[in-house]
Amino acid sequence: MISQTEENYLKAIYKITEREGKSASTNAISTAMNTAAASVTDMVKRLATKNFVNYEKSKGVTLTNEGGRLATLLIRKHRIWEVFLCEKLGYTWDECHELAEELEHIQDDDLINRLERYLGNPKFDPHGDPIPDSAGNFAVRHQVLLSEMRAGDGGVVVGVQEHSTAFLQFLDRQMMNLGARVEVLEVFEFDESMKLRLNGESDLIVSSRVCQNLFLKKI
Amino acid sequence: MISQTEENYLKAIYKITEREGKSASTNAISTAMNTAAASVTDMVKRLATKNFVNYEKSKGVTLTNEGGRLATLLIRKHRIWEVFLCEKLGYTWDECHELAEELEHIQDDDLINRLERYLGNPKFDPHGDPIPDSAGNFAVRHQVLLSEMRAGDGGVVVGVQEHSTAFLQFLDRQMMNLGARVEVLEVFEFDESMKLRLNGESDLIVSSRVCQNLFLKKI
DNA sequence: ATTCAAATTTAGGCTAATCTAAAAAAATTT
DNA sequence: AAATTTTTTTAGATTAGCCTAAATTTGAAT
Repeated sequence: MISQTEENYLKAIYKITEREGKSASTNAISTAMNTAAASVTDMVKRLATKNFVNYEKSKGVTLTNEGGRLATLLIRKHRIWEVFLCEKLGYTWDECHELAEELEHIQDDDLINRLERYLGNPKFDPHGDPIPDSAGNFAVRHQVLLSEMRAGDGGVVVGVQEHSTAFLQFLDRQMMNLGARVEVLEVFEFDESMKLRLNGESDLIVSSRVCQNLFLKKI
Repeated sequence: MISQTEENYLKAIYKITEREGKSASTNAISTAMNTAAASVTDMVKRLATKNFVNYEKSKGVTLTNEGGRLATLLIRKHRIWEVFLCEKLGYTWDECHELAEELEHIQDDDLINRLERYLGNPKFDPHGDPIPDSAGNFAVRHQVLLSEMRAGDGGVVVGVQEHSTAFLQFLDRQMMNLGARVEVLEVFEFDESMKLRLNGESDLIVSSRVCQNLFLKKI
């Protein structure tokens, strides 16, 4: 049996090792989990005896196969619950995250598979992040930066790279919300700004700063 | 903040006091929770300092208004989740109980209200038990036990008194689900068994044990 | 290479929730 | 009313998960 706390550590370690491309340090984990470094050392030892992580004193931590499997399952649960909360219960993308953090710990082998089927086997969560299948395989991410697109390409807004309030408010004002349909009409080479058509209705020009921080799902 | 364990104690105390019509004894709680009596004494003291229960040494426990409110909210959550699991995910009425025991502890006031609305504001769970509204009021169910009916009477199955898996599975097998139409053809005095007609189709004989645990709405 | 700072671990303690064994209180039987 | 049984509480431990403070290890800078 694995506790909710242990699960959260595995998830944190997974994210850190993915992001950094190397083993997770005690400090990095303690920052991510918002706990004292000493507590992390304790927990990491416990996880090692359970064979969820590889641990050598002062050498950082990596997930074992089993630890990785569990972390991926958690991500799977999290993202499927997010789809449910957004699509069926009308939560917004920022609201659903916190709730999914709780729901992902529900222990039942079949529940998440049934929920997935009920939702029509979605491949991506409301932020455009891929949902791993029950074997732990991630779908290919159909997410590109707007700046990587060419004139004539089209896509749907699925997320942002920069999370600043200013940027999000700007997007709101331009009606470039999640789900907005974008067509690239023209790319201006001299400053890398773009002319876009939004939802087949209105045209606007956005700066390269915008293009480099907006994720689209190509269509 | 209230822990999952504390919530489970409150629910157990609620059920015991409802059933017995008096304060819950340490022993009764320890049986219901499957924990040592000494652990119950500890927990009950803790719940008393939080003003969730009224407790006097060796005098049993009752819920305070706040404790009762929390227990009722848990029952509300439990039953709404059961409706979701049965209706949307296809769990049977004996399977959904255990999972709902976990889901009822998800902490978010709005979630359960949204889920309720999503499910079309059901008034009863899959076992026919009433779902309290957000103010804690239970719907009244116009029901009689099958054993109280006479030959010639008819009714619709609306609930069970006994919630054991064995009984629920038995009912499933006999096709006596919620909503099944029942006509009493004959009452056998010698062992209080009954001959019934189900949905105007098939006849069967059920024991007094069944008759004393099945709720019908008379028609 | 030595020193200093940062990261990590150890040591010792705390709380929630559990246990067993023993003591005390309450209820029941004789 | 006294004795016995049952129930409840106390006492003392245990485990998970956390903390702070101190010691140690690692690594970077001089």
